[in-house]
Amino acid sequence: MYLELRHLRTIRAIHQAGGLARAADMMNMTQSALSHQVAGLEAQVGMELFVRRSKPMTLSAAGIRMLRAADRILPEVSALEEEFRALQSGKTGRLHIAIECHACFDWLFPVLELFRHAWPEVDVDIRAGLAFDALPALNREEVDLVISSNPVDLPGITFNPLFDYHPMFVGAAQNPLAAKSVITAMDFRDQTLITYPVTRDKLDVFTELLTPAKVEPRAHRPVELTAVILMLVGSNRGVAVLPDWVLRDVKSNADYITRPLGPGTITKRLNGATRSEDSAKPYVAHFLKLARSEAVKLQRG
Amino acid sequence: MYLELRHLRTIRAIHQAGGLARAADMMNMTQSALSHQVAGLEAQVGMELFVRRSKPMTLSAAGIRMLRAADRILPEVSALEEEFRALQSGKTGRLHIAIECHACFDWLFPVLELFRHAWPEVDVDIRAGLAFDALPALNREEVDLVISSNPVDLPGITFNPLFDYHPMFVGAAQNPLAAKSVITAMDFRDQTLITYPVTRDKLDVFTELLTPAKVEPRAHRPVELTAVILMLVGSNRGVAVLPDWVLRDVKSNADYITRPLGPGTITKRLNGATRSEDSAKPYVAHFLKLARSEAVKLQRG
DNA sequence: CCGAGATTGTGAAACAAATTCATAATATTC
DNA sequence: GAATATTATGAATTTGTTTCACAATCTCGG
Repeated sequence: MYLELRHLRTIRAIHQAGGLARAADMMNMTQSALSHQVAGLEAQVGMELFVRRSKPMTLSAAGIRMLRAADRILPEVSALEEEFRALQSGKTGRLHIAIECHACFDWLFPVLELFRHAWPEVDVDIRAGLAFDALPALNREEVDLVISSNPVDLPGITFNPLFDYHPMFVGAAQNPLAAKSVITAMDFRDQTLITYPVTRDKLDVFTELLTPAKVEPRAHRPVELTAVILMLVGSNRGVAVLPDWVLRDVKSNADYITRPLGPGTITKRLNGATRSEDSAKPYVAHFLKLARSEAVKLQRG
Repeated sequence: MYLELRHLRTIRAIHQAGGLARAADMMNMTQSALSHQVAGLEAQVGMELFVRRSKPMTLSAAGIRMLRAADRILPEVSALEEEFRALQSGKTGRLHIAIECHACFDWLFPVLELFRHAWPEVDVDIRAGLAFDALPALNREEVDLVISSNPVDLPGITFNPLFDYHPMFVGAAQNPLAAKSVITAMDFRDQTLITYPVTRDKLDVFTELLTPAKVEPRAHRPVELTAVILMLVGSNRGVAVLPDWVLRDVKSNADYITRPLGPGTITKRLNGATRSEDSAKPYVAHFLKLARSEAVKLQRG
């Protein structure tokens, strides 16, 4: 037995229209086509679905059972079709975001709050700590947006600039480095450096400062949470380098000192990487716009 | 957009098989056919359902949505197909019963209790007091069995004999007719006759006795319920003629007398009328068998 | 990085299925 | 019992699906 939706639609139409001829009109087919179709269906299921002893023909007991099923199934199919129409018109979709930078939570959460009110139909999710590289996951469509500060040239991937930030040094007020107005690579030799537990190529301190200068900190301690990092720094158990927007609260706290990294000013640009065909989608564009404006607000404090 | 179950089955198969080629094997088609089909489906919905940047191809975000729908819808279709396989093998079906005779409730209920345990999949129902004639409703498949004591020769309708019964006179013990051993038509001239509220051609007293003898009772009072009829008879507000099985409890009650109708013994046969093609169905046959044995038990008391 | 192997895509041809046309058969109505 | 309405049927046609053969593309191990 090989049922198709066509059959269920036919059953329903004949019942609604109250006859084959009227149903045929309704479905923009000839009465003959429907007659053939019903005959074929009845052969499939091996019994009569309609009573022909009266005209117009009506459903038999078995036919009524099939109608009940059709009334359950066809609305689900309609819902699916509706869902896809919405997908096509861009009102709905998926925005699964991968973040390589732990500190991005700080601005990402408020942005997502705004976003999900504006686009309630879009399925949002954040995936932190992707073990593997996030960019290939874009291509595999496992995620739809990657927050990254290292744009690389990949076919089919577009890096949409979000905003610039400065990695800033943060230490305890009693730390000797408080005397300096700019912190350079050499200054880390006598310090315990606290970072997120990721590889060095994802940490601004290393990529921008220590690795080029071939300097190793005295010790390196990985810590998961931003709040814990700041706590440890406050009690002078180590120093850290964090994006400026993370340090907005700390700047006005007497326990901490924040200093630019040097010698030259270090500026990094955060990007929202998407598959190129996605960046035009209205909800993606809107998310990027929100991210830009919200992050700037945060940086201003 | 015109979805068919074929499409949903394809989506699911490719997902399960983890690739087009394997799915094609699974569905006994060539890989090419599936490729064409997927291409057609993607054109229908206007977007890509699969990611081809990796091989084997995997579902895209949109494809996953369709898979979810398929996982909801296809099991329902399978259930429908299973239901029809059961219908075909005769394990399930419908048995809507129309009764012309009110008193038949008495034996029909116990029979239906037995029946619905033996055939839990069969949809049973009783339809009493059908305004119109029940036999034409058989042909229209509005009902599947008609309990009738007046077999008529109709094409396509089979009258399956159930059991014989005797319409019996019942009156109050203090009624003068208690002196007689057999009740004849003339005896009703001085009596109030209590019957079910149906036309005379459905009442045994009239068809078998009064109408042939052209006798009218002194009064005629229609009453709906058997218990009420017996109550009225018991207090000598009238007399009644009821099938013997109804009177089994009354026979041993000192308030009542029951007498055969005469002069000759009147015997009637109850039939279960079905559409001819239905009488071979296993559950119909079983119902008829149950009806025969149960009714006989009741008559024995 | 390269080539073998695996996987998917494409176009023409073959095939299968659904639909139409024309008309017959059958029921319903007045 | 004609007139009307409804459904059935068979052949022809159209439409859609599948296959075949091969091209294109990706993956993986050395």
